[in-house]
Amino acid sequence: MHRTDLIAIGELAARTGVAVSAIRFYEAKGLVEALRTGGGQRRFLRADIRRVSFILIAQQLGLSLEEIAAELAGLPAGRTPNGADWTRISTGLGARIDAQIAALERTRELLGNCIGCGCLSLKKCGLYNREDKAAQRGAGPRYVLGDRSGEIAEVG
Amino acid sequence: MHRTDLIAIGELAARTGVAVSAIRFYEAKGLVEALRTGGGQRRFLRADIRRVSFILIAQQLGLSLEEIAAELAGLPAGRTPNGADWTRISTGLGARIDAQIAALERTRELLGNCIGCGCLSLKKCGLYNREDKAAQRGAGPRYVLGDRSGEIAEVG
DNA sequence: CCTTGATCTCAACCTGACTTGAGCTTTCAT
DNA sequence: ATGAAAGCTCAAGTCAGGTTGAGATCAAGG
Repeated sequence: MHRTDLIAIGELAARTGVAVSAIRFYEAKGLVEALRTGGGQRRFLRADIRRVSFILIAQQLGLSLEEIAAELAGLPAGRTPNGADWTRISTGLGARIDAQIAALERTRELLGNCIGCGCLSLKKCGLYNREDKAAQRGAGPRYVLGDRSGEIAEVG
Repeated sequence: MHRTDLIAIGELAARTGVAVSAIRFYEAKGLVEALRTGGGQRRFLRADIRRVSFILIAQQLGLSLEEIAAELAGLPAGRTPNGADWTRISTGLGARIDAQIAALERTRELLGNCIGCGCLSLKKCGLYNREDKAAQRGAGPRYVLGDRSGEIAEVG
């Protein structure tokens, strides 16, 4: 075991590559927790490096911070998560990755069929089937691509 | 040929599933262009349904509106794009899809290796290799996941 | 002609994910 | 013991991608 198991915010930032301000922001959102020194400075566990790294990966997969918080809630409270804990948590990400790949493959095929052929009738081709939950959504209002009630892009 | 080749913004919205306000926003950003009636109302070409649909697809693939505008700039000015034009444009998307799939597959594998095994040493595993251009980025400052200069998440 | 629904412009507001700045305090190596 | 580096809080700003509202105008059927 390392002599110093508690690290300052700057070190956590350096180890994970995220900005100090971002870590404070994550703490405010409940994604990480910090102990405090007598003087009020944050001290993190080494295990939090892993936690922050998980946040980064999950973000890359398109999860919002809120969703990530929900995933992280699956980790044990009170004790440092072990390998098995992390495996369990990341299994969910694995499923998400598979779904995203599937959606992308479908999109690739349909791109050929729809745009390639010149019809681009998304409705017919199903590019926008709403089953398509896994499709990554960019920034901005989620409901734009998620809350449609049916009629999408049928070229007259 | 249809009797009315010009459509109102409301019809374009209905056909593509995007809000009227979003279409105006896209126009302001230069993604679509509109003719105007004597009274100042927008009139779009039927071909713009395809254009807006392309925007939607590209967005799903993680392109920003600015990037989409750049892609669309590859379409011929002055004449209605034909099938070949669209095919050319969407080939770029195809490449992007392939890259994203590859990145996702790599992430999936590494998730097993890194988090699964309990090390989560991103640096060693290369989850954050910067070659990884194709990886989708969520909202927020792009440089967070893109402008690193090297040292990322090495668990002490 | 007249009314009703669609459109228009412009400015303001919204969410997510952070960053920046001001002003002040804590740490820690020398 | 001290001074630079790092940290603290809180409010405000930023950026993308839109939405909302007010107040006014246009287009089309009856």
